[in-house]
Amino acid sequence: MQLSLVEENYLKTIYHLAEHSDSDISTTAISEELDTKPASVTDMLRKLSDKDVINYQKYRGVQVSDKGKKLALQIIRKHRLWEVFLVQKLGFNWYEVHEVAEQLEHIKSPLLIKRLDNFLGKPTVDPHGDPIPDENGEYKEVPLCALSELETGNEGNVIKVPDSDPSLLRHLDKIKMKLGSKILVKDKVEFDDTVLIQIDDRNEIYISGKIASTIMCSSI
Amino acid sequence: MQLSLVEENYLKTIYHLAEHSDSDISTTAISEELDTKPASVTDMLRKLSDKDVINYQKYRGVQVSDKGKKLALQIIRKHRLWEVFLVQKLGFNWYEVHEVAEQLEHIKSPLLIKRLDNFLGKPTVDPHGDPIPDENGEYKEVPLCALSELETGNEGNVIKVPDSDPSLLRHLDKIKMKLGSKILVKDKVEFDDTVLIQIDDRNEIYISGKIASTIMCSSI
DNA sequence: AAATATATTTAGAGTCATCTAAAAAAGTTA
DNA sequence: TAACTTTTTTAGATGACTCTAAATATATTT
Repeated sequence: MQLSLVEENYLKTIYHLAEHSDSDISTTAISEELDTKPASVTDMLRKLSDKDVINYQKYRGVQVSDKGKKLALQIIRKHRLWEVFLVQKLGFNWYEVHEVAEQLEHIKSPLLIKRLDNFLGKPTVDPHGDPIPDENGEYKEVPLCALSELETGNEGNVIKVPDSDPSLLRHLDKIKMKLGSKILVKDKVEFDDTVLIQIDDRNEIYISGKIASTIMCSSI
Repeated sequence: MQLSLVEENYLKTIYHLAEHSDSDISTTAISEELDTKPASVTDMLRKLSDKDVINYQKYRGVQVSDKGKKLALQIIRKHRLWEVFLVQKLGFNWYEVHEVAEQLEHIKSPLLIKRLDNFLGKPTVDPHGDPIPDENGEYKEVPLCALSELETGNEGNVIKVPDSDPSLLRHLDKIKMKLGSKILVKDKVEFDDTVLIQIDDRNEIYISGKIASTIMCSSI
């Protein structure tokens, strides 16, 4: 069984939405994520359900099936391996890779991925800190907490940042925040959740609550 | 102006057919090459003509326009750069790369190609000896002659072999014929054009006229 | 040049993925 | 629970690319 490029994108989107939610995924949520109309999503859900990659009941939302999870993880694996390639071998910045990897992830050649993986030294995380599933779709889950959750006076290391927003990633470059950076929370502003932090023992800097909530740290 | 994946494949096919012919390209020739029906080709020719990448007049066949040539050469450039990547960096054999490169050539990112080109050391030929056009679509033409054209007693070096037939390329591997190999023509069989050759001063070996006509040599 | 054969185009239809508008179901509020 | 709002689905249409069958143009043969 083969999925079309469009089907792959739907599946991946549903998988990612399901990752960050424990309830069923709604038609509207998918349509917003993919910038399509809910009616189009309904059509596609029937198709994906026929192919057994999702469990779908009218009006009840969807879950990704076991079969769908395997497929989704292979697409994600490809996406993240290509991102590593772009950054480590071609010198891309971490804010330049997402869009290109969105195209490269659909290339169909198991041999290519196997050899790319070897060429890259079997990396386990992509340039944004996201784990790379192995050939069986497995990867290690690391317990993380958002920077915004750290208490004043506490420290953490940056483990993962959002991958798809170039403007945020450029900002992180500007303030020299990288994967692995040590973050010390110096103060929190209750009014709007602004956080005052120190990155790698350098100058103090304010970041918005919105940014702070997207930076994932090791919880020590 | 952007071409769809399907349009790109039509354009590339027409370009390649035109390379090996000085007359206009027929609807049937295109349909055979792309394994579609002539009626489908006619539809597409109207579309490509509207986009000014070909010159088309009903019943008269097509030529690739200047605009079309530029686009085609960029696709070919991408195809051949990816082939170099697959062979030189990922360890693919020359008979394994064509199909994957057919997919990779459609990835849209000028930055990617620029950086890939640099990463590979700005190669000028692909693993089958085909020239790689530069960013402006230019490349050096080398005068070549088919092995089948060499006279008995003459020598040549292998410069270019067909790229898309794995079974032929596997056979060349078997008889240890590589790009650059020195070929000495020892005998020719008039009956069916079989050629007896010596490759790099090793044992003599017979190759069919069909194979001999696809191996392109430097004419010394 | 007429007859025949071949190549090409047109007409009409099917599939895939999308849309809009309307209908139906589910959820919320009074 | 009845009325209203929101979400989801259905119905019908569109655009891109393909097909078959029929019509038309070109090429070849006699």
